[in-house]
Amino acid sequence: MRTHRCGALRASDVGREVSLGGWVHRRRDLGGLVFVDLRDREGLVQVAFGPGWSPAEVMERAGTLIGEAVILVKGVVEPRPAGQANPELPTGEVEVHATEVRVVGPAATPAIPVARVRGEPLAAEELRLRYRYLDLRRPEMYRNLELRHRLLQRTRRELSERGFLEIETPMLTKPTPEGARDFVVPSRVYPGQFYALPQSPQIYKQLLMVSGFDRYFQLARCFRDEDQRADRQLEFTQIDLEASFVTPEDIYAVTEGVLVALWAEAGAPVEAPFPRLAYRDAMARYGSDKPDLRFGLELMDLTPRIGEGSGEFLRAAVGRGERVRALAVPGGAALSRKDLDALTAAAKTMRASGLVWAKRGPDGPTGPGVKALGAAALEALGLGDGDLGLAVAGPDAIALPALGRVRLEVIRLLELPPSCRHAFVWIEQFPLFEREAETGNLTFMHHPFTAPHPDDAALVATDPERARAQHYDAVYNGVELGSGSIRITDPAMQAQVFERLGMAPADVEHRFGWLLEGLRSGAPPHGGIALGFDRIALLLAGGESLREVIAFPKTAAARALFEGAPTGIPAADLAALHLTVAS
RNA sequence: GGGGCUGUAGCUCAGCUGGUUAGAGUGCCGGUCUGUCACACCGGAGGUCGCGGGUUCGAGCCCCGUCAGCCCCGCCA
Repeated sequence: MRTHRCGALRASDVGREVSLGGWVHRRRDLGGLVFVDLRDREGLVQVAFGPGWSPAEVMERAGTLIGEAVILVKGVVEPRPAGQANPELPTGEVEVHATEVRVVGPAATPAIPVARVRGEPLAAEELRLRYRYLDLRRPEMYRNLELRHRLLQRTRRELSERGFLEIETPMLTKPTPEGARDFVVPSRVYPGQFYALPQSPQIYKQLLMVSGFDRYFQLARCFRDEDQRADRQLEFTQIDLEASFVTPEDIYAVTEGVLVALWAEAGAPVEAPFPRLAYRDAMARYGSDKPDLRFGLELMDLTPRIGEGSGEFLRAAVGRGERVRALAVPGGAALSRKDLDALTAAAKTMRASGLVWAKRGPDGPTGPGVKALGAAALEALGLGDGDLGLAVAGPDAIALPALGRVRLEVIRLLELPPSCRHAFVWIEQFPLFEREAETGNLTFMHHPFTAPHPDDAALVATDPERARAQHYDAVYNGVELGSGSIRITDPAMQAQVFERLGMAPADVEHRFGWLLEGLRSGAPPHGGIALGFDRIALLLAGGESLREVIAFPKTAAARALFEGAPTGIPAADLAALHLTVAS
């Protein structure tokens, strides 16, 4: 049907008779001459219809071609007349003089424009999703998904070459009561029983290690029934890997190899190894477990400087055992009152009670922070002329993330220049456990199979909250790329951890028995990591939302607008699944 | 579960302090046009102002509710 793709034609093709197929991107009808920009995935080429080379009925048909119709064209590649080349198109030196044209895919007027006029904003997100087949025609979307394809292939190549086997694991699995909410699938065969879609292939990959596969990877689809974000979809893809007889160092090396390769694939050379930062330090210095290290601007602890000279509010906070965390912003005095209000609002969205600020001008410090902090704390901030001091009081669990968020807002408002373009970092030594905010119960930070740090194994029994884990996160420019750990392979330690989590042995057996049984059957030490592939694709494509790098994404409210999912099903189908819907 | 922003022509938007017949660009339809490339020019059609209720002599505009999209908090082993 076709000899070339539209976007592939070049001056070297001049003289060739070609057959093309594509979409009418735009038509320019000059009466006696008609130009059609014909588009396919490789780009645009100008098809020219003129009485000198197009038969009369072809000329006539050219005048009726409508945007987004699919046409087949036969013609000859000709150089454009002198001065008529279009330097903005790779095909701009040539045009195809059409001798035949046939509309094979008539098109209604598109509901959203594919060929936009210059500077025209995109259609509303809702319409882009509703008419996804049109939105995906845009070259930007094609480029994103083509990049995604290359990243997938490159991942496979890199991991295969490192001895990892790609092994698929089930999509119909066992519901897990902890972690994210499961998507549940009713069993037709077993009334009242359910499968769940996997939140991750965690247990399977550990069993593959038990089985001696040694190195596993999968581009794993995962499902979590939780509320959405710009960087979170309810179904997503992980680069999931696991290896035996490894230390964290081994996993770091493999991961760095993959990430360096993926960044190279996207044309962004980066270097390994990545620096490392302990979780504690990341929180204390940046107020985040995914710090953006392209920027300095580190947090300070003013707690010891809060005293006699400070305001009642901060003294009371410190008296309750809370801390006063602060940020000195060079040049920050340039921020307006409105900016400071915005920063305060940002702190409050992170549940901080407020934000204390002080500016230093030529006549000394001004602002509510002067009194609140007192001379000693103010001095410790070390503000120079034109600087801004910001402080948040509260328990570290609130004050640090709140100030971390303020830090990012300050960077944005002041448009601070990054010190580098690509800031990878490993965050390590996460706590093994944390307290649930609502219940105060001890819960795992990563998952219940995460091994404690070798130095802290004894703490699991004596002081679990202080125990660090062999759990690590890969972070890039303030974005969490992935999370992994060395797993527990010692049944005694596993039992101890479950006990700490308040899980009864019988309960544990019921939920995880098949994994624990496996671990007791001769389990090699093993560990791994799961990288958020969609996020990586998004970062490398340079977009704002995962919807830019997913062909058919869900909305923020977990709906598929193009097809109208989720939806009810006929009563007979419900009955076959032994389900009734409660009103 | 909570908060914020948005919703006016197919699309992107404007619409003053509540006041007569709701506008623009683009797309669409018709016409002229042989070197355009956002073609140009002339003419035309096109509106449940998201939906429901309320206030008012009068509502696109004010109030209440609701739906949808987006962003954030919680949540996301």
